[in-house]
Amino acid sequence: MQAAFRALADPTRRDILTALSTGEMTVQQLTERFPMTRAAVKKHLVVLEDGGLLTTRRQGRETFNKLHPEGLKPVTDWLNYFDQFWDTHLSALQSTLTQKD
Amino acid sequence: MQAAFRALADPTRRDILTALSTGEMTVQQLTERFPMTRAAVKKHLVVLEDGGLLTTRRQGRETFNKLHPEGLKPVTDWLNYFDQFWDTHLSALQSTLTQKD
DNA sequence: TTGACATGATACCATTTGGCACCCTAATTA
DNA sequence: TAATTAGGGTGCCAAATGGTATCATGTCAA
Repeated sequence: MQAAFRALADPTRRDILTALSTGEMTVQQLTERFPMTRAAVKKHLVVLEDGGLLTTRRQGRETFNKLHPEGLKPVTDWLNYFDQFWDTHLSALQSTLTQKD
Repeated sequence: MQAAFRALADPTRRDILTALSTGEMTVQQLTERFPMTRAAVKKHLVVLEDGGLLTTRRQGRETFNKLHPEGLKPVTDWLNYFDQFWDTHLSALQSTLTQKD
């Protein structure tokens, strides 16, 4: 879980995940979309893979990087624990609004 | 949003949020629960506050730190975008399981 | 008023992080 | 076969990060 949270902490890595949501891409294709070198993009990809957020598939000399949304589950699970406090607050807000009617 | 993601990237800070889910606590009370100095805890609290994940209230010489779950919304919103890919996968899995019946 | 307590702020240190330059290997293709 | 193309890997660097130690300030209690 720590690896996933860490991977999501960088804005470039979140953008990479968004880009991959449209389909798998090679390192080269991703590099064309970001203002940095291929080596830098590659490093981000390694971090994302460590976090279980993407999988790679080698085909010839190309490596396709594919979104692995299941890797987000530990993150959402952790966050969902706090929904109860958010929901309570929402309920209180709704009560307030209702009382105004 | 970046500040919130960054705040969540550190395990100690996530533990602090969990601790605060039981109620607001002073810096001193939090320090007693973590193996580090008060200054270190304080730094984490500043990062969490920057991320909008907690609010502070000064009362006399004590500062109460309170969970601010609404600050998690930008994070969950961003993650929810990926639910469609996760859900698609789940649907496919469910179809597979159903076919087995 | 004085001493103890809770906190804030800062300086300093070791490690991690994001990025680039560079070199090497493998695969494609003229 | 030779040249080009896609990647992987490493070393280096500046900046950010997590921690500690230390000093200063405000508050409570005797």
